[in-house]
Amino acid sequence: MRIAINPKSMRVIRGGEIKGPVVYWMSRDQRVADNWSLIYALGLARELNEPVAVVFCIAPGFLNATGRSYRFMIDGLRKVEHRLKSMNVAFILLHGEPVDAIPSLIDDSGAGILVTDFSPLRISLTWKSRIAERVSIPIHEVDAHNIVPCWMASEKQEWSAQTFRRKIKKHLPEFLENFPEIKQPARAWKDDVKNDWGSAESSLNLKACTSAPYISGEDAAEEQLTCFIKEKLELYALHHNDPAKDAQSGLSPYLHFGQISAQRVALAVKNRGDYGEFLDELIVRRELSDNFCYYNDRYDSFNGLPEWARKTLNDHRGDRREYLYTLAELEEGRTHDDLWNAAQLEMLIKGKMHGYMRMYWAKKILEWSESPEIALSRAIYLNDRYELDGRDPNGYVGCAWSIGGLHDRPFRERPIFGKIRYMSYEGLRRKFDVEEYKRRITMMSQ
DNA sequence: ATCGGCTCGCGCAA
DNA sequence: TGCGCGAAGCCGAT
Repeated sequence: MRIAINPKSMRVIRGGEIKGPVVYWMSRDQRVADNWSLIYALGLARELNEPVAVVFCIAPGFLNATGRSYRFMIDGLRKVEHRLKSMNVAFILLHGEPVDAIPSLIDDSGAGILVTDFSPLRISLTWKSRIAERVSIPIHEVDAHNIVPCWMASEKQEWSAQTFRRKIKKHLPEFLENFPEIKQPARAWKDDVKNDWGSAESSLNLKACTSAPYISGEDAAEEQLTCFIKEKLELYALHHNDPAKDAQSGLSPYLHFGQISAQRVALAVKNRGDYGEFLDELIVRRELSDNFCYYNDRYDSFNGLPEWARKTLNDHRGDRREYLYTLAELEEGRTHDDLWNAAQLEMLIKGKMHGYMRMYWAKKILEWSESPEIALSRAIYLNDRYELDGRDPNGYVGCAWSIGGLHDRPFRERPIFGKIRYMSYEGLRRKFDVEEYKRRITMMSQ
């Protein structure tokens, strides 16, 4: 069979012969452009002369997400629907538990195969294995999110960025390739699909939800990329760790929802000289997060942290904590530390805290909580709830790095933190203009 | 301003 | 078995 994707990007979750239409269950990669799962589904459809439908299932009460995150997602999906319609592909919006809704759709539509994208998160793995038990058609999974498919990059949990970097670099020449043109299917989906967006929005309580200061959708994502390359790429190299400057890519919400492909971003940046630092973060550190979650099912708990880190945190459980805050005090940004409060406020207002501040923010939650377990769960709760790019492997790894030494090394022992790398207000003041950062946040909140 | 030490363990060279 | 080195630092000596 001639399919336009690297076969190593696809895994057979459930085997069997394909007899009937192709259904792509879109989940993590919410875009039409540069989507290996869609490319694969369309390729199969042409090969078999079958129609294609893309289905998205909105799960109820998904992980404490705020209305703002749903708003961002729904707006993006409506654009996906529009774009698919123009290319003879049906888009079906479902809501309910995917474990019920997807098998029902397969039965109702007489689908011959389910294609889906890849996520290393527990909920996704559970959904897929349950669905695989329930249906009798083949299921093929395509990693459309990572440049090097998660299962190809490494066969185990990596120790550090360094060990992972070597493996990724080895595979990049093979996988960092240009995307093929997508060809629309010869046959149209049998029914004219009418999606009820209004009831989807009301079931998510989105009516009153103001949108985040980011325009959603793949067009907006591409615009953001173009603008970043044209105006900010040089700045990034110099200042991306300076929260007082606007030198980040602003792509993370789009990358999280799959509204832009990391591979597209990498291809666009690669052709513009040596931007090693940006590409390292975009590729190595992003894909390392998938590696951690995929190979460590305790990716969001204390017990998933490295041995040396658990030991040193255990040694310091009894240490006196000078400041202890409740979750509500943290959530509302009411601590004694104005810099921390500003970072929290930035997250509340923009749905996106500066990357450098995220480390300091999480480390202080460790310092101000009763135990490392409580600290980790609070950091993850707040991150998942308020960041547009929350509920993502990058978030879990970020919290585990800051609080639990993941992918990091030990440093000089001190109270509470033990040998976990420490960060201080004074250190940040030496590094950048803290007052300017606070000023920016204050202006934003008015 | 700059620099070494802190401290662990992986992975490669030998 | 030894050794170099690491995703974003801190601290104290110079």
